Amino acid sequence: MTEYNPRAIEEKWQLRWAASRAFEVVEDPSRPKFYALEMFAYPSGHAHVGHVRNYMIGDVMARVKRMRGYNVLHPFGWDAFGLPAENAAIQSGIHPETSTLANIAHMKGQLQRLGISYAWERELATCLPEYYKWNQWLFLRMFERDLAYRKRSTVNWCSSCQTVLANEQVVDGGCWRCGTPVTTRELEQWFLRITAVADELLSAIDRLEDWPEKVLTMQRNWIGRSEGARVRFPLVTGTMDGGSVDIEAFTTRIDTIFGATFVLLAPEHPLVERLADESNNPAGFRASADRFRRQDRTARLTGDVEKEGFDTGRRATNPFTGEQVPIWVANFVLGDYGTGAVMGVPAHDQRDFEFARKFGLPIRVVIQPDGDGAQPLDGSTLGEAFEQPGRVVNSGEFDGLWSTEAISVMSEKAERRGTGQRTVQFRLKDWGVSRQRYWGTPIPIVHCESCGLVPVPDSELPVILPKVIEFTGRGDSPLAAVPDFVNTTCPACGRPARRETDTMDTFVDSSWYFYRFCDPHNDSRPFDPAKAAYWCPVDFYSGGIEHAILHLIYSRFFARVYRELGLVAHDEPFSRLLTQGMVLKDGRVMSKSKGNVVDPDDMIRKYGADALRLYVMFVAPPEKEVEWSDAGLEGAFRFLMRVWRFVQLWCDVLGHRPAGAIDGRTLSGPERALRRKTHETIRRVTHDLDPRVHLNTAVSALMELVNELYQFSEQHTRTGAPGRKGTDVGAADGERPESLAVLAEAVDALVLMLAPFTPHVAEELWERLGREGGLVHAPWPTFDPDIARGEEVVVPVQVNGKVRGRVAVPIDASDADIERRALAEPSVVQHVGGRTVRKIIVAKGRLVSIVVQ
RNA sequence: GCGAAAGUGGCGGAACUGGCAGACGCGCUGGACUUAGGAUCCAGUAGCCGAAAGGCUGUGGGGGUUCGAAUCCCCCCUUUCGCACCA
Repeated sequence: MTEYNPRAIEEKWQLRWAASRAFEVVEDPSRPKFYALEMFAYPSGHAHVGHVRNYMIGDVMARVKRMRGYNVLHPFGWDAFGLPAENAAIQSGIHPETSTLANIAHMKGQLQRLGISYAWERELATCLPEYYKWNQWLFLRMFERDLAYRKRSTVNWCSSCQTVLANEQVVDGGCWRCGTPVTTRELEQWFLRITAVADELLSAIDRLEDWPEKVLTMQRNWIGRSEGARVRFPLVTGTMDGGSVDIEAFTTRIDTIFGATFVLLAPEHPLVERLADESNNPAGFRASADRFRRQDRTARLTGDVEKEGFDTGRRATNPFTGEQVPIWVANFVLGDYGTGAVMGVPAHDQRDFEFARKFGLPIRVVIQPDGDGAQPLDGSTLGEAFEQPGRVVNSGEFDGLWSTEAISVMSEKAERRGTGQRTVQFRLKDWGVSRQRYWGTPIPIVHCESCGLVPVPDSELPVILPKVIEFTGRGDSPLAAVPDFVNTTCPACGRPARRETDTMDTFVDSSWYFYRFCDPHNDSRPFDPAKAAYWCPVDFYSGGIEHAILHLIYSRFFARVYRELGLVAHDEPFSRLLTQGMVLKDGRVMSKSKGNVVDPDDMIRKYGADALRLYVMFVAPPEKEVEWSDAGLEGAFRFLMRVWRFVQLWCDVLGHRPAGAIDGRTLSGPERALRRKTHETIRRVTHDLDPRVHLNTAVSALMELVNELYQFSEQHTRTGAPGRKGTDVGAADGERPESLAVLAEAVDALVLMLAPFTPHVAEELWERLGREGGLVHAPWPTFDPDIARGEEVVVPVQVNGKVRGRVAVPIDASDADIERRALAEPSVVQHVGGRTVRKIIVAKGRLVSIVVQ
């Protein structure tokens, strides 16, 4: 008997797969397609088992789909631009390109040693000009359509990364990458107009049926649609100025406007500067506003920030009451949401209520609760704001309306009189993509003194990222220090001009790479639309939950941009999404800095890639996080040993033969039972893999089948179970031709079904079974539902809710028949004990429930 | 604070639409084989009572619906995640 030697087997099959280009594919309209994709990797250097879990999950799905006859695209690539490589360069002086390419080479080796079935000839890396050229191309198309634009704005700034962050990249007020508290800066920045499709991104969420609900909720909240109205409160002109100015306030509760007893401005509101100038203490005014602005983000992190504000001394007119109300600046009003100004309705908004309480501003009830026993509210005794809808009062002609009616009636009135209009407000903001860093895609724009912003012509793409550069780590764009790069001529007028020196956020790279995989070597277009039409959308996309908003919302946006460009026809790029759980070690997320990483290569050396794959698939459902366990991995290895030994026994001693036709009528009881187990296992594994993706239970079904095989050989063959030595066990009746035929069927099915999980050992066993052609495209085993179900079922019988006996009945027994047998069962009779049977429920094939007095 | 998901043996987890709770694995216990075994094979392993047969209890807690609830409903507790003054 040959020993199970994972290392030799795995190297052998990895070489064979590579030599035969086993996972390469071309479009084939005659077959159904399946696009399996795992989120591509940032080449950090070494992948730990937390990273590779995702690739294993995707690989199981890709492999099973191949065996089921699908034309499977399963590519991989590298999200190769980004800050860590550049920061490392500042420290070490090693060029990011050098370190990135070395990291890619190492990680690619890791994935190959795991036997992941990637179509490596489609491999891409975003840091290569052949890829980022198309980032630039797309940016220019967006620029032409006004989907990419430049504006001066307050941006999120990470002082450690020395760059701008998109809103999506601010996590708990800190940088998503390093956690440094985010501050703000005023900068000229490039933005992508994701808000243009905000409504569509939101409404299409309802059709993403195969996405985790959690991700959809996060996206809905992120987009944050709210319907309301903008209402103008004219500034009451003071003595210092003549012109008329309106303060526009956004509200979702225009029905409460008669209760608006003040107006609040965000410290960032543009009018604040002017009001400061016109105030009698401009310096003090500015100091307070500045203090509020600085509070934002960082101060809020620690919890509730005390509401603060100051009176500007000016007044605005409530357009509905005609009343002049004070204008305050308040720290809790957000400058970047809505209009940066709100009407203060203390009776019906808790924040305004607290503010009014603190500063002694009037509280006026204009909505009364309406219902059984509702007590009328009184502004002077109110303990908290009444925020529910109710009956409108103290509001002139609108009195008596219900809140919801009042909202539409009052909005209409405001529109008629020109003092406001209905709007939809989104929390989602345009995506700031400028980064003041080196290691990214250069933005293909030229700044010309006479022509302004001039796009680089398509024919001059790509704008190559210069190689020679000094890494200083200072806050300006490193490219600005490269004269050969910066100095150019204007494509429009030919005069000297300067190149844009910002690079693109790397999330631009990752927002469309899944299309590039369809046609990765195209040098005239980002990809051939026909090829993308064949492969896309991605059928099965898996990756970490941390991308629930960032990557997954940007990609949905880019899909719509490509659709507008006529390159794709679908709306949604990913049909099904699986967010895999993390792998913890000692209760914490694996990370190099914490020193608790498990390197797949170490495990492969010890137990082999197959055992590692099997363990990771088996330990928990893919979505759940798991705690790493060496003992669990050993268990998986032991299981493969058991499989190996059994197949060896089968080949060497029992005399293997290919599975053939089996005549069910000639089988003995145990033969029947084993055959049933085989078919039942095929049914379970098939269903668990696709569509359920319950990889852990699929593995456990295979383990059960192996246990059954051991039982069978122990009890019905001369040799006993594998590993059993020297005892006189079993009868030789298991070596009847019928037994061997049933065993052959079981062994074939087992090896075939192991192939997606443990491809190397499965291939090896298949070859030893004398099979040719390999397992990559071997047909997935099929089951006969009748055989899987068996001929008999054991039905538990309950008496008053407790199981008191079991009866074995034929699978097709009638309810009456089952009932009769149940009542005749001695243990049941004993528990019924002569009492009156009030009711009998027969749940066919599952249970009999007898209710007695 | 708001929102979502989840609480099952010593541990990871099973239980598809309400129908035998604890599959499968880890760990542990015993046995076989052995010079030996931390290898292998076999068996046992939710708790309590019992020599056993068997009985009782049991899926975070409390109520409810039902012949029947881990699963559905209500209240509470805990944990995790997300959002965090969005007017």
